[in-house]
Amino acid sequence: MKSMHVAANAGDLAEDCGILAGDGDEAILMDGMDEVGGEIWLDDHGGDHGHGDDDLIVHHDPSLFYGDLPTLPDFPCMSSSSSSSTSPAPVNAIVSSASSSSAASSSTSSAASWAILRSDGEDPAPNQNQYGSGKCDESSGALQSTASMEIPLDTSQGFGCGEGGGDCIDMMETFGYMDLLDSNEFFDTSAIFSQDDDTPNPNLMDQTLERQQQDQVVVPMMDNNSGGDMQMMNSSLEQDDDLATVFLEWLKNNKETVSAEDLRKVKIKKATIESAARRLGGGKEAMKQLLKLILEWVQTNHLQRRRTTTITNNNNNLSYQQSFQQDPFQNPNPNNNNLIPPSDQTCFSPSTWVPPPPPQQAFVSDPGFGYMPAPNYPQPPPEYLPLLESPQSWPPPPQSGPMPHQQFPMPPNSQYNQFGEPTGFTGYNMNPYQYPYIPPGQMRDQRLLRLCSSATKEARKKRMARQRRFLSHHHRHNNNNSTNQQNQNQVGETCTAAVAPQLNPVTTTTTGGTWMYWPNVPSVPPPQLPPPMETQLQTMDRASSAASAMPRQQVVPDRRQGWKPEKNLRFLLQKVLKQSDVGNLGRIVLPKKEAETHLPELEARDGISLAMEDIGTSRVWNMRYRFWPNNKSRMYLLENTGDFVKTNGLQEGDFIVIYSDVKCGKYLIRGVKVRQPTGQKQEAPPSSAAAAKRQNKSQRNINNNSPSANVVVASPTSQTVK
DNA sequence: CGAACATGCAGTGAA
DNA sequence: TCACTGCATGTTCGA
Repeated sequence: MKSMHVAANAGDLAEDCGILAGDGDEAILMDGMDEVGGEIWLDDHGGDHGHGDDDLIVHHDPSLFYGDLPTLPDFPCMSSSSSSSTSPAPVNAIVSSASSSSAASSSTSSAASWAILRSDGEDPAPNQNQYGSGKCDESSGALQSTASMEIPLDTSQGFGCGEGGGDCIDMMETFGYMDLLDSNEFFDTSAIFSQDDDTPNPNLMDQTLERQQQDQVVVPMMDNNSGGDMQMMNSSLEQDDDLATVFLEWLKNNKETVSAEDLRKVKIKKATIESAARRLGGGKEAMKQLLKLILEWVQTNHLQRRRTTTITNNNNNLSYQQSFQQDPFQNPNPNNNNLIPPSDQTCFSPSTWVPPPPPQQAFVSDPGFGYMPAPNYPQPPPEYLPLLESPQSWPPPPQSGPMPHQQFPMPPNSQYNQFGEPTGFTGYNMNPYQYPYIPPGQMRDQRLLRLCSSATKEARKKRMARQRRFLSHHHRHNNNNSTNQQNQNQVGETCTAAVAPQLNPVTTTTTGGTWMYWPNVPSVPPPQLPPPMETQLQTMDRASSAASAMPRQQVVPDRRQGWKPEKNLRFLLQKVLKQSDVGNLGRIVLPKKEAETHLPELEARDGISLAMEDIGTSRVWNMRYRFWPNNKSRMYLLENTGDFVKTNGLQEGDFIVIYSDVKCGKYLIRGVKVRQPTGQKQEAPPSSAAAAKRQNKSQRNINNNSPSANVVVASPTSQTVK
């Protein structure tokens, strides 16, 4: 089926663009989730902590993870990566060959070649996030379309592409796109629209505009006047007739909700259409298919947004605009407000977007695929949108040094979203599982918004169906593509705040041979304690033992009711820090296997920049992920880690854990202090090389053995707060 | 024995 | 001189 072909190609393009259609999400859906996922410990869940083993919750009931608080995927294995790795054979991130070289150019060109759908950006059409968040986000449209759609800038909201958005829009407008309707004269649909006076729901239409333009309503893709873009499409009258039929059919079905103005704003580049048609097999059928796809998109996205807007507005005082004037990412937990100042939210996602669920969002672009924004995908709130710049507009990153709290200036490399792929299209995530975080405090509003987002049962059904298709699609491609998805965003984005509050940095304190984690949240009693080390380690152990049967990275599946998508952190790797890692070299050697498996594939030894959000401090460190040739192999390094190590007070023997947010694809890093019992503290570096060796050896043993054997969880009475 | 990794150390450039 | 970069080499461990 051609539409499937489109979908498949869309996936290809996604890969080419370094965007994986939620492959990381596939992990969520992996079979056997319960076996490992069920053992995922609860992180910071317990308000009361330190009550002994009773608190060592090893949850076998994954449903527990769908509580209000997120969980951290467990460490399936302890650091010394290679030996304990239970992950599947390394799956190199798929990096398009085009990727590594010219980020800016490729992103530009890709942006230029996207199918351009112009949506009604002027109305605060809420994003119908059919996949869970229920946010009605006006910004959604803008975000969705940062590159692929022409978005009217709403400066009052500060979104669009920011400056970059301006760029991208200008760029879009620079290129010759075609209007679906403008100046087309094949079909006069005015008859259809003229009935709009009787439109049952006047709110769904801009009747004024509509009437004004009735005379101009014509069939899309038949534009001969605007540049003669579509000659190829109307090469034969028969073809036109077929297209007309399809279009008229659609118009009839949607006459209540679509206006001429709506359609007028749908613009698609000629080259895009041509290419799409070719990809669809060419000819009349291809054009029909393409038209259907476009119309479906218009219907599901644009029109639903409009509906949602209407409903939202009717819910007076709850325009979704307003709803986002409150920082949707604000930390609902006042105790954790220090974690992420909303203003510091770094939410743009240069490599965020993932291919849409097939088939209707995928569009062939020239030279590759473009994507019509998937309808109703979550969008960052407007206040973050200025950060959602098109890649080409991002400021160049400093050449060295961590960049905490920077607005994710993306390094040249990262313009091709960390797989080295051009992210010509950024700023929104089409991954249906990438939900914006909804603070509990806003749940009421969110419910309303969700209401509006599923304004019609039809729309809801469609969304659900699409989601199912998407899920199955992902599941099929899980193994091959898992890396890419997690790589799709190397920078923080909208879900930053979603995870940070729950992932309090922890330190391990020991007393008399007992270890425990202790939240690092200053001055406030930790509302939730991370799982005790033992719990984690038990999990690791079990995960390890089960490793042969299943892939290592598993995340809480989202197929359950109550899934809280914002909680999906995916464990990527961890590394017990060696002296050389915490020294002044500012670099950490990463375990090779895990690095190759879970981090973007590196084509050049210079590697790529990775924005790593420090889970503990919410700071974002611009680290460099690279490799050195080493014998016939490679040595993978994370550079610019010096400040991170200092900030977290990490020392030899501590470890770092790197996660990816499966929703956003961004990377999160967590420094975990491990302090051995008094008298054996590793605070001081080994005084001699021999001592260092001994320590290293000991450390290796820790790494390679089941850690749980080495750890005793403190009883509450023996806990000491570091 | 080879792969992975820790780290020593030489080369380079900036202060 | 110092910091940084990057390569080379030694060590450890698993196959």
